[in-house]
Amino acid sequence: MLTERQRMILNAIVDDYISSAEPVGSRSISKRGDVGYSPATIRNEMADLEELGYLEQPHTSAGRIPSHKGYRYYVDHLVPWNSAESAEMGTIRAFFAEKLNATEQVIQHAAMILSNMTNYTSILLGPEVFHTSLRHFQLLPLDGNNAVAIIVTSTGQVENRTVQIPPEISLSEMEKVVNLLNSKLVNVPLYKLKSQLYSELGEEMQRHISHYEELMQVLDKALESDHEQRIYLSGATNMLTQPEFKDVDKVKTILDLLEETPTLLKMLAPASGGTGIQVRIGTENKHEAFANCSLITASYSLDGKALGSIGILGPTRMEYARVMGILGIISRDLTAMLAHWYK
Amino acid sequence: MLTERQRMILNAIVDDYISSAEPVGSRSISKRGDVGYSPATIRNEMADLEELGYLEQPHTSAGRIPSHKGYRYYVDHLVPWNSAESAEMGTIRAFFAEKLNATEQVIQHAAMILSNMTNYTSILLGPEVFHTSLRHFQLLPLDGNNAVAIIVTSTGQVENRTVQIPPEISLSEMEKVVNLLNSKLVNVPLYKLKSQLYSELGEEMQRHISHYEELMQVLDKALESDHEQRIYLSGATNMLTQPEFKDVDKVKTILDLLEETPTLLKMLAPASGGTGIQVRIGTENKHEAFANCSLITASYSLDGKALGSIGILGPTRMEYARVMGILGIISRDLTAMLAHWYK
DNA sequence: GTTAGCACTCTGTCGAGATGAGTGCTAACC
DNA sequence: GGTTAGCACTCATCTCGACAGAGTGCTAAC
Repeated sequence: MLTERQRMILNAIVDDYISSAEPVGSRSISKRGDVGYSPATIRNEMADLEELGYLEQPHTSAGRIPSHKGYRYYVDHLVPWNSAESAEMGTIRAFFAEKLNATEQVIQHAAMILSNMTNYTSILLGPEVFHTSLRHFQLLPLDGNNAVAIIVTSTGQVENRTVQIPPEISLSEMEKVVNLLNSKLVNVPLYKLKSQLYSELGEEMQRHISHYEELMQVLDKALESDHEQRIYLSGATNMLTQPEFKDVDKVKTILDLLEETPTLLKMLAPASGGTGIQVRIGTENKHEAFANCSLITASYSLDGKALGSIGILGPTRMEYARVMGILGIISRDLTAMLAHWYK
Repeated sequence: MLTERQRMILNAIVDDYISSAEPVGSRSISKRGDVGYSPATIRNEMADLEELGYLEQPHTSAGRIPSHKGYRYYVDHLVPWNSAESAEMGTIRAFFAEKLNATEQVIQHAAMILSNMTNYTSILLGPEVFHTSLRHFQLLPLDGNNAVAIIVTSTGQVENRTVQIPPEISLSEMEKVVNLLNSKLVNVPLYKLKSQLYSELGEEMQRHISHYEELMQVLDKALESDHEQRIYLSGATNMLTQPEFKDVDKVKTILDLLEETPTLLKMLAPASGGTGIQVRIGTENKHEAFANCSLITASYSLDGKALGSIGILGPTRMEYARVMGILGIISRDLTAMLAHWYK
């Protein structure tokens, strides 16, 4: 659709604008050297590109800035791939060489590294406990009324919550049930846990145990999925360094949204379905507050199942090439690491 | 030292400035009505107060603003106490009426409530695991190499970490040790755990167990105090709404500091020593970035031992009365709740 | 098809003047 | 002697016009 020259010029404009944040004029493109035409020629092409919707003019007599469509084209066709490979590899490799002794720590640390390297905001979705399976279940009495329920998953994550135990349930009975549960439900995926609890154990328990109803309620509560996904946010304040966000009020609405877990989940969730690196530009994001932001996401997985995702949030004027490169490497390495860990 | 009239005027100025964020002039004080003097008289007193160091003038012909010393005097002698009791009690009571089933959730929720009610930033230090004691210890093999170590404290908190198990240690041996540990070290405070491990179990284990050295290393790692205190931050973006922080760069340095756990720990730590509500104004805070901020802290406790602390960070021009009231209530209620829970 | 030239447009900046809030001082008042 | 009215003075902020600069669109020449 676009001529080779138009692509070159569009590419030059996006590149320039990404690094300068100022509308770029025909003269500065001409001077760059990689497009060997005079300002006048470039002006003509720019007018065409604007008509086609790839560029915008803040006002007459200002330079052009890329439109969302322009960014989209850039990301889809012009981004110079693999550029990050050489430059940032060192930092990333160093990170993965460090021994960290919990998945959670790795993820958290990765979030920090990412935001530091990119100077944007990184959003990491912790491993989805949902798809891992039960390794061990335990109910530990604290005092007369309360007990801690502990669930260990196949990936070594530990979930816990306190539950109230009705006084009519005896300790020995509880122990019996917990043993039963461990013998029958180990290796069952967490999301199937509750249904299997009823189908596999229901009958047997009803026969052997006196306070079936009450006990079931306790277990129900203990296995309840408060297994919400954990979100790790890092470098939120990097938003403040971007010239387009010098208006405090706009930043405030964005940062406020970033404090809301559900919003973040919604933003990252659909990405975990697709494969590879996804870019959502400006209004392609659900929230209108993110109209001037782009979100680049990737996901990491275990045994082919997507476990969680990684996102980088920045202004639409974002260093797509670099970020996409880094994100690709990190998601790949994270996947590899998990695989190696729980092989 | 100050005359009654000077106190009245200082009080009026601080009050006014707190709500307006603009230097306050003699006329507006006179018009308030609670100080029954003409602007001229008030001007004279203001000049005196400035000489004494309680007030400052941004420039000639601007109104006065309180100096740090002025705020200090206000907080120490003029703050109208108990004002919050009636107004905000409802919200707080409603919060504590809600059933939440984990200490962690309560703290996290409390942070949110606090920042919402005050429109400042709230910083909560989670319960100090350090002073609670061991309830149960467990080592759960994941695969050939790794195991999850789980520590349950007397307050029902669950800590976990993955450790590597050298292949030469057998499962049955490990079980033996864990049982020994549970029988001998239950109810020992966590901070004494390691030393007691050696003094109480050292000999016995050396006799019965073959790979003493290796096993000790595993336990050492498992019991290591990664029990860092958890920090819950809420409403950090509220900083952005304050007119004194409309300069993006200053806010950035503050928000960046708030992302650093060690900084927050340092800021809140000394407060847990003292009793009651503490106010640190401007440069009384350690970091120079917080020169324009005040931090109000309180702590909550269990069995008389301070477990953690609560802080509210805002501009020096802060609603001291309200915040101190609210903080007082919350810390009291939090303490009461913990006591009731683990009575 | 490409480029030089030129008129035109729009923004950002700078300085001058106007505005207004607030002070400090003096003198009058109770 | 404490209190207040009056007045000159100061300083920040707002407004407005002029001006420079960057960039465009168009036309005509190459």
